[in-house]
Amino acid sequence: MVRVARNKDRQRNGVAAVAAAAGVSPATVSRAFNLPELVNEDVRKRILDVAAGMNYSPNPVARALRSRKTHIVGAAIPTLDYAIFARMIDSFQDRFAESGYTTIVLTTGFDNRRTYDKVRLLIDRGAEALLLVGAVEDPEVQAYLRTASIPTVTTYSALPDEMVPSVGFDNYAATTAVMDHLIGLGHRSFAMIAGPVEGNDRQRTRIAAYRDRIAAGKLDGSDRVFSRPYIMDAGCEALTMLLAEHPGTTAVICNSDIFAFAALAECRRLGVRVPQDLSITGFDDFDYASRLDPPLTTMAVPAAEMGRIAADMLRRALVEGTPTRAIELEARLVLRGSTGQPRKGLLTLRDAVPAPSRPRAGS
Amino acid sequence: MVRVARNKDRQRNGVAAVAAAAGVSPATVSRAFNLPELVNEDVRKRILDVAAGMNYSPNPVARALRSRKTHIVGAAIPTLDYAIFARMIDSFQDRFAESGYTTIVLTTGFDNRRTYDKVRLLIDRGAEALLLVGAVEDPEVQAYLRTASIPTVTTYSALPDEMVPSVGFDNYAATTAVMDHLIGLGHRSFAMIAGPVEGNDRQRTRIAAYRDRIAAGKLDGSDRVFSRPYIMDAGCEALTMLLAEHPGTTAVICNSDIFAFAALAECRRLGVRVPQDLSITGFDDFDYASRLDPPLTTMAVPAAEMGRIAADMLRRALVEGTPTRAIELEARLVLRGSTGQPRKGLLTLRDAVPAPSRPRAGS
DNA sequence: TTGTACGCGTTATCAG
DNA sequence: CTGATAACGCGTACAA
Repeated sequence: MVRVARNKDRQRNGVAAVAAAAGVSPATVSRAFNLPELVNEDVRKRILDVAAGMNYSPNPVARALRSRKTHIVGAAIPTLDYAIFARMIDSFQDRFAESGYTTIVLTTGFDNRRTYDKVRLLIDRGAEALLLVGAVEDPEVQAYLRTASIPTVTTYSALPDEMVPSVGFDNYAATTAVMDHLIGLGHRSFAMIAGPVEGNDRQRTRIAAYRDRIAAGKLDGSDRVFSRPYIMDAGCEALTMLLAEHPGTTAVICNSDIFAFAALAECRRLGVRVPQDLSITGFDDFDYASRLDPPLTTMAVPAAEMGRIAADMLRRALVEGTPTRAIELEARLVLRGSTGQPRKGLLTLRDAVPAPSRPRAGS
Repeated sequence: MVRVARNKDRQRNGVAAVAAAAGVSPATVSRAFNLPELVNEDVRKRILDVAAGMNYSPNPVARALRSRKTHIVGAAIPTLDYAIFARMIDSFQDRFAESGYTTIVLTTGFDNRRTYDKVRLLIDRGAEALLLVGAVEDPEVQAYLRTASIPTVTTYSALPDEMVPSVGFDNYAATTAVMDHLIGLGHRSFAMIAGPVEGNDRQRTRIAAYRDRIAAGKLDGSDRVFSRPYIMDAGCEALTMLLAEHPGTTAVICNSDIFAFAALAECRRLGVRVPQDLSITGFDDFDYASRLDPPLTTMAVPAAEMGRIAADMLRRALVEGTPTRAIELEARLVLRGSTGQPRKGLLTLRDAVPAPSRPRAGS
């Protein structure tokens, strides 16, 4: 009885079943899939035919256990709910899929000081390589990456001096370029609407660039940095507060197109003309930036490119053992209609409009 | 030599290493993690301490091979690059993570007639359950789901009669509600900007609802359905073409807020006033819908809710064996400022503005 | 309550 | 070029 059951099981099993059906050993079946050039052409063809007929494909779990290769890569990003990361991940994943790797994406929120759990989860799940966003600020993650030598890249920020290689752009230079553009137009009094800063080197770097440029030019606005979550309402609130507290401001630098969108909407509501009364810049260059009213001056971020290059770097590290070296990409300032010369006099609120209507009804 | 190497290996191994360090057998270590109540409290505590000290955690690959449970679920969605799916996946993933499941997300594009490869990839990767978007239209996927009994839900569309249970809303009713709202305002001449229709039941259903309502009310516009990719520029082009070909149109139904956004932008450029000259509706209720000018009348889609409920349904099917039953959610029409009574006379283009400026420079 | 022994399905290794 | 055999790391009957 036992023998019979055993035999049945053997039949049901993957390689064994195919081997039996094709009249070869399990090892040969395995080779037919993994090292085809080592198998006689006829035999290989027969095996593959039999396998296809049985709808067989090798069990990746067993394969992973034995070969210690999961063909899984991990990505830990702040959120999917924000187009710029989604776009990067899309291209990362597509690129890696070409080499037979599957990507597991985890979201960590924007605070990089607490990402160890998620990174650890990716590792435990068998991730052979990691994509992270921004500087590694969690000491546990730093320690882990130091000891375990798992290929890793950080994205979004160019961080040439960090231990972990980066694929990103220079956030400091980007913000400085925005400032220079505005200063060139004659602006002297600034404010910034920034994203979350805790554990977020991108925002900190941009804020530093902002303050440095203000100090260097003896300009106004060093204290006018409003940190907000990436939500339209928060951007609107920030703009209103900003104009109320600092009516002398002539240019608002938004660290996301979302904030710029919100700022434009709020300006319309308040009767502030853009760019005549106030200049506004964005960051990211979303699809809609050129269709805002006025079209948005913003920094175009190479999101898809970062994903693709990150994938290429990790793939080379994985399959060729090529060491990974930091690559700096360029963010490009796209000049459109939301920036212009500063107004001469005081900020006058024209035809202020009531706050946006609440939903009137359901249906 | 061999023995030494062996012993070393034993030390390196997971359970064995911990077992040795804690002075117990591997089985007890395993139990300490999986069946803690079967292990003496002191022993268990010692084991867990030792394990923590060694930074040990059970290898999920071996665990999966042995227990035939991967704790992986798969999601195949059209694209990540579109907020509504990202939001759904975010909540799906969060919810499933609470039960220790990891989600693998794959993007398939909008054509459901060719999704077998991706579904198969998820299965091969060990997915124990599947989330899909919209009706299953790939015959291979249908066949697969019929034979392999893997818990699956479709989302976004309420499909009570399909084999695979769904968590979604009634797209037909949603579009009908939009139409009824506009008809109630007095509109008689319509157009629709739709997304891709090939292998996309959501769009086909909405178009059917649109045409049925037009036929039922003896209204105009049955032929005015413009199918476009979800890109701002495409939406702008559609609106311009639509007004050129059918200047009698008084209401444009957009099947995405992206199209509505584009339509509003294009109307501004063409000097068409909304809603005085033209009423426009959206679909999805993105964050920015209430901040558009005018605020957008749109269908609010329960994206996060769909993800959460889909996760709950699959989780129950997985851990409790509870059969999965379709759930219909509600999409809500949010009335804002982009819809109003139809204009009386012909459409007059006021102060037409030049097309949006190309980027003027880099920096 | 704990230990022993086996097998999950595959692939690496070595022998032929 | 092919086959036999032994792991990969874990979970679980079964015995103690």
